Amino acid sequence: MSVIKLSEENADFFERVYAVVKLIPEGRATSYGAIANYLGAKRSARMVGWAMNAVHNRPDIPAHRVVNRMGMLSGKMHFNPPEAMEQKLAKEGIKVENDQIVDFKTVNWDPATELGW
DNA sequence: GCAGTGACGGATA
DNA sequence: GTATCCGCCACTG
Repeated sequence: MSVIKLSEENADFFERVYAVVKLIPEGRATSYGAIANYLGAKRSARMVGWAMNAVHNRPDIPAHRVVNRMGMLSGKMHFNPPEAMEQKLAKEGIKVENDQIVDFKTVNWDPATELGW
């Protein structure tokens, strides 16, 4: 609120990202690029990451299931506490080692594919 | 108003 | 095959 100033367009973008993230099944993970691609903004994967920065205002968003293309927990440092990310992932059956998802291609969940573009 | 930065990804050398 | 650079869009200093 006081920290984030969003125009209506950006707010809509945020909601879309949140909607997709909430659809991620347990034991699965997706990448920023996949979400961006699903939203039709594949060139702006950063915007997805930016949106995730505002997830702190949305407690129902499993942001821990969103990682970068390599399956690396690049955003764990933004969690509270940071180790909560791999903790939740591990609890859902996703193996995390050295801040990276083991066998990411297996748990990868592409909305454009799984939801059926 | 300009420059630097960022939860990324793809392209090029 | 590996390493580095650039582009994306918005925010902050």
